[in-house]
Amino acid sequence: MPITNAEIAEILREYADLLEIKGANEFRIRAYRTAARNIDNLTRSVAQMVSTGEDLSTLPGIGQDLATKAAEIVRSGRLPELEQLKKEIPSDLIGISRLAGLGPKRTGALHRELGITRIDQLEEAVQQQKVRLLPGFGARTEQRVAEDLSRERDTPVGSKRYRLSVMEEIAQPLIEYLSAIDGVRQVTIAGSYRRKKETVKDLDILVTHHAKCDVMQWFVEYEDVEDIVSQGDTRSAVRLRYGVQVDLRAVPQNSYGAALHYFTGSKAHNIAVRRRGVQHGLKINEYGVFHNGKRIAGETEEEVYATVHLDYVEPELRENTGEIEAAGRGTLPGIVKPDDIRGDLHTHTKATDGRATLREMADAARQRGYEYLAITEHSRHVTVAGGLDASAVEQQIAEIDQLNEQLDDLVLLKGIEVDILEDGTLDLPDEILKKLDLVVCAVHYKLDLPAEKQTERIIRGISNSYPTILAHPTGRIIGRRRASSLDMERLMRAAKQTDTILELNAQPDRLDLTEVHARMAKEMGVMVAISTDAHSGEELNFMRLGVFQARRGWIEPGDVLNTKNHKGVKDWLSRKRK
DNA sequence: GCCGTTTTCGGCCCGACTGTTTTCAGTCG
Repeated sequence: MPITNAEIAEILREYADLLEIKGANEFRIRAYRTAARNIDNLTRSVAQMVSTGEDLSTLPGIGQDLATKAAEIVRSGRLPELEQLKKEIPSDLIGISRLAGLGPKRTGALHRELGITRIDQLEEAVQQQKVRLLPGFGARTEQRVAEDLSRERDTPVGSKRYRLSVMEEIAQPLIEYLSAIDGVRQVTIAGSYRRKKETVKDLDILVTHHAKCDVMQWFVEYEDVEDIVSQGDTRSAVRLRYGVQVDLRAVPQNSYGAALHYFTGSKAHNIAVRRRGVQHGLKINEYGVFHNGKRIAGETEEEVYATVHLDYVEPELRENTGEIEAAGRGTLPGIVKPDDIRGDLHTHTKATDGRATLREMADAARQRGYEYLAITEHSRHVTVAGGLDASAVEQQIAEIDQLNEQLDDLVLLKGIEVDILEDGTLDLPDEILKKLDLVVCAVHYKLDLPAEKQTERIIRGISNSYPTILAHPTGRIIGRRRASSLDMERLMRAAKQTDTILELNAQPDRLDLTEVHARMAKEMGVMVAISTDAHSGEELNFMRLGVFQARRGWIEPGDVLNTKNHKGVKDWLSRKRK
């Protein structure tokens, strides 16, 4: 497998982290981080670009120097300059610099003054109270480091991120609590939560309130607060008992839009917008947009964008991956909304590993106002889920036909989630697949084949004339299982050629396609289906998570199969069998 | 190290809070 964009980006990030501890020029460090982020968000493989001799310096944020370095990483898998720098600045220092109260500068001082290179040496120095003696340090800083070190020991994951769905559960009661405070006007969650990232590290909450309301005091007294990190008049931070950090910012009402824009980020998007402001002679901060010290906007986000001649940018698009240029040209995509969805094309029932009956699933779909719902059980090879063989499929077909006669406002589509076996053949014979309305195919075993084999296996699977949707293409489970190694570009070309649709699986721990892959599908003209893979009626609600992910991938309603009505879906599905 | 409506050098986003400080650096977002 050639090196992935994520791996290249990681190497550049590590280099940036070490440069920072070393005390290098901050703009040079920023250049490495920008390049890493851009490579992460690229919908093309850098390795492939190198192999076809393309000029990497055409990529945003990559000049001659970084093009050379990136090419070297592709060729050898390493960056010699990084190896060299590691001899000087041990990479364990990066972990140390992430401890509370420490940053690159103080970490550099610990290394220089006390010779600290590892975490156990830092623990010892803290115990001996040597740290507080260093210039710029003191007893309080040493204390904070000691506390964070012991927290690290208890829960080793330093920068834990939470799935968006988990964070929603933590955020909801807190929002209700804050909204109920007398004098509070607006409460909004900003940050990556508002941008609907698949995982969220902390909560950024914005409030506006009447003059007399001491919202900060109320905030730090919330019942789940374990630790007050900081407390001021306009900004406070706490750590909740689940370990989640929450930042609260209070702003005047007429700054609400500017503050919301600022705290929604992303950081890269904000920097780009502000730079645009500077070009127009404007200063943009969380209180508003200023021209020669005079406030000219700030009440709404739309106003802020308008001052720099940009269309309003949906939060999900704010990553500085082309949205600012598009907003300037008036060519932003009209991205898909939850209301655009007319049905679900991947669900299970009690016939395999689902928890609801056919009837219950149908009722849940009707309640959501869907026009259609596909029942797609596992095939026999997935023994743990009680996958269906041909005769069991026949039986379910009969049951669905019968139920369809009773339903007048919903069509149940007869489907299957057939396994693509290791050799690329399908787990059920064509004779049974041809009787179904919809064949979803997927890989459930041998997820760790080498990239070339895995890619060929799947391409062989979708080249069969019956499967029309490839479910959870990479097989990743967030925080638990890596994505299969796949040549995504090749796979998507094959999908395009064979009229195969790629699923964006909306299970909260899958969200597979990623936003980068979703955007790649769009650019390559590959149709996407957003499906919940629901195992109960409740799980149909995961649809919104899938839509959020699609929005982050610039997907428009026309790119999504299940925004079409029943006839539109049928027409699309019949393409392959002709 | 990148980049160009300030174009090949000289800029590079902006502010709050904390702790160590007598005016500010570092961290954080």
